[in-house]
Amino acid sequence: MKCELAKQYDPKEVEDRIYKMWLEGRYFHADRIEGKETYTIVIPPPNITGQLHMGHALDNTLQDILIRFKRMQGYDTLWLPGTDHASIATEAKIVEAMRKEGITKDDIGREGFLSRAWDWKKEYGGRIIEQLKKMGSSCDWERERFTLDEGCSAAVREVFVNLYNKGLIYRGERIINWCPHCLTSISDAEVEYEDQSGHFWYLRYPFSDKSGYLEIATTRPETMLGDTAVAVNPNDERYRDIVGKTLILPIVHREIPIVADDYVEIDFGTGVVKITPAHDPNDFEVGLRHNLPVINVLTADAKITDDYPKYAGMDRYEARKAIIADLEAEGALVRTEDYNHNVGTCYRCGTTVEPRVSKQWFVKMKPLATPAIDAVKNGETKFVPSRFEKVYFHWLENIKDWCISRQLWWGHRIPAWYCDDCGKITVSKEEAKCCEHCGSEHIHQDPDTLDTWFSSALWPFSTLGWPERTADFEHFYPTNTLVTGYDIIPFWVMRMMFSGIEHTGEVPFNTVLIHGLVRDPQGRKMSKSLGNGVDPLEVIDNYGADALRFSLATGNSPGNDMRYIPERVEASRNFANKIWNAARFIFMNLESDEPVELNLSDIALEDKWIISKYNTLVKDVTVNLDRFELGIAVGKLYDFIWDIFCDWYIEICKPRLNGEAKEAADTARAVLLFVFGGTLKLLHPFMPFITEEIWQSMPGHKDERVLMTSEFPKFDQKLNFTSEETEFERIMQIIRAIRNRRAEMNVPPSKKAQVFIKTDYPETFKGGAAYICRLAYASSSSVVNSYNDDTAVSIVTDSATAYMPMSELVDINAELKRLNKELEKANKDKEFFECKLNNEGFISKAPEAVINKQKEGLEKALQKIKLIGDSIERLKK
RNA sequence: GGGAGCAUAGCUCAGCUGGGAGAGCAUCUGCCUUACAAGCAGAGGGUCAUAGGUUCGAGCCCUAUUGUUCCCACCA
Repeated sequence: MKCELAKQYDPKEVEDRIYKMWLEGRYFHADRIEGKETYTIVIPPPNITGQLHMGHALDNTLQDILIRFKRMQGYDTLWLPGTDHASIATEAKIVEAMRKEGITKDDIGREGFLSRAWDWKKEYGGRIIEQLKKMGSSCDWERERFTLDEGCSAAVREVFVNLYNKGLIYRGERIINWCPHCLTSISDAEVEYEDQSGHFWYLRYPFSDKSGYLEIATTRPETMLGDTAVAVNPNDERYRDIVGKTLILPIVHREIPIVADDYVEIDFGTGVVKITPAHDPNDFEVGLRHNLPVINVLTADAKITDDYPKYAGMDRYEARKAIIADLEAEGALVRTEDYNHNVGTCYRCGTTVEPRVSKQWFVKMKPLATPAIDAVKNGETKFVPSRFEKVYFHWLENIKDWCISRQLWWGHRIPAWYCDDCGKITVSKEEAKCCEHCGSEHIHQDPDTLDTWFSSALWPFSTLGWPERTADFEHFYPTNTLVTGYDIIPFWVMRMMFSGIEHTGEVPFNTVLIHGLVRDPQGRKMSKSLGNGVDPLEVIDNYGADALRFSLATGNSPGNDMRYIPERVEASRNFANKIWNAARFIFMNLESDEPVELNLSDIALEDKWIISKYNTLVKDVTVNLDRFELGIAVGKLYDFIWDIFCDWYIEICKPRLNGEAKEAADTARAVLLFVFGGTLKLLHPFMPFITEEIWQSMPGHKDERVLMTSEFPKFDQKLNFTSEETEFERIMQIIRAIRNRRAEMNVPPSKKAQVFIKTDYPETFKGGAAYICRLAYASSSSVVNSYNDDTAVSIVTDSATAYMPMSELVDINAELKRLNKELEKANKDKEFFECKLNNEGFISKAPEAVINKQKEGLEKALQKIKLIGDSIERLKK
């Protein structure tokens, strides 16, 4: 058969064509075959804010490997794709884009804004999908979803109404995290804390009765405008007598009480805390306990309100300076200290979050958290690796109510209407027409939208048609594996868990496979501001999607961060090329396009060796994949293909393929095709494009026309040839030893030598003559009973001694030295094994297999010592 | 303050249930051997962070220490 493959693999020529072939064949589509075991993954929907980054590439590579593996194993496999509307992130991007055009949200109004947002979704959402396709992702695109599509929106309303009716959603005035830049509330999980250097200002608040001052330390002096009390610890001896007295707030000159509260740490600062209920969550709590008024001094964008004309309109930092100056002028500032503290920032824009009292919607978390904790405790859902269960428990066990309302437009609008007449709330799945309490038609819908994670939390079932009991939902839910990064556990995994359990009565997935972050070569997080991000598409363009996938899968262990190293992608590209050339070699040695039948009863030793090795590989890869050890599985494939199949087996086949005996050559062809074909299947989940491309040009796959839907190989006892493996490895050993010796003596491959072998396994070595010639650069190889040329080089393994008459190259003294060195090493081995075997504890406690291994080792060492001894004797004569 | 991860060759990392330390890249030597120079054959290079402990046996398990990264936490 003539080989039509190019000398180098060109992914650009292959990938789009193969992907199109798969799409046209609808091979990604889940057919929903009743009664067939399913395997389902829902994609963590990428945000429509931007484009695929390396984290997505890793996440989707892992998912595609699992999906392709299970599909080939015969499961009814569904990988459900989609994108997330990402309300706050997307809205911020659109507002920013509009700002550049000089337009504000108010200029175009809610409808106008939403229309822009949908345009954005069309453009960027579409781009993300194209990028996922470039990766080779075998998603069922016919089932693609969007968190804001009609179905997901229906699920959101259903959940909202259900939770509201159960009393698990409520509206209330609380202190929440407010982003003065995004102008919305955010949840606790959306606040990122960072260390910032700041100051401690020591202020002096005078007693109303002019009996002196109380010293107070604060990091936020500007909030003092809203102070409504000062607190001390009830057990603090220093201040016991002043509780109940009042102070005069400087600048404002308002009278405020001194209260006693456990919250105050005696040893911290001055032991006196100013209480600003409107601008600090703890102070808010103190305020509730002591019935203190809440005085808001900041506007939504964190400027001082008009209630304080002197500072009105100043932002919080300007106001801070002005107020400090005024405090100083009034003699109220005692001193200033440098101080580092933890400041909460918005996870989207980085602005310092402002605690703010406002009316928001909340989900009551405790009743939902408990079953979600139990489900993981009793093993219904497992984390891989399991240590992340701790993170999960920690979050759920300490969870506070979830603030779900956002002052944004891009998102699911809260399905609550307020009556202008009776003031009561109507919550409804459908558009409300009138107040359900008084019947008034003067109602207006809550302008706010829901936290974007509220809809993501429903993703595993809303995408399958829930709340309808659709066929998809019945068939594919609960899903099997969720693949995501550890950074998303509190945002998403946790919320899907309690939502799934609450609304469907089942956990949404049984395994959570956690991966780490992809970092830059220095180990830094990839980020826009550092400019160290790597675009996966660029990598695909340069090296191919398979090379990128292979790099990401190789050496990836669950839960651990990895670095993106360009050299590794290059190595992966080289590996793809290696496979490509192995295919070329096989194809150019085929006689026709006809399949070549493998007849196990009529194969050579080396064939049994490679088949047995392959069979072990099948078992290992399957076991590793089942355990989510993808990095280990792919490493084994690499080693097998490169070191065992290419470097040994292909080379070994050459004499037969080039020889006269047609039958022997046919056997070699059959084994090559069998092993290589099976290996392509094993590798396919990792490198789908190149394996499919080769498969398409490969004869002998009978009814399995398409690799991605072919059957994944199974371990087969009939293919297990353990003793033949051992036997063949004796030949490999002597070949390695001869090559090694020749390299040491600097003999070029072009200089062939005769090889005479003395051995206890004459048949093995006679059979291996052809490979010994080819692989050990011998002009001939024969088995002899004795050998007498004293000037020959002798090479000893534990099963044979090879002699090479190369007198012109041999320095007898050097030979002796070398042999003695080897003898020394063999003696050390012998001692090592003897030491173990003489150890009674070892003999009595170690497993039999391990003991046998040591015995074998000792046996080999003894053999070698004997053979080396013979060689030394011979040289000395 | 609490919790977790990591520390293995010059670099980046594997090492699955404890059984004589591995890969890729880099370095050195020799090869264009008709699948592949994106290749082939060799070589050098490691007190597996430190100190104890468990065990017949520890890179792996336990304890402490050091360094490092991350997560959580209301010390104003």
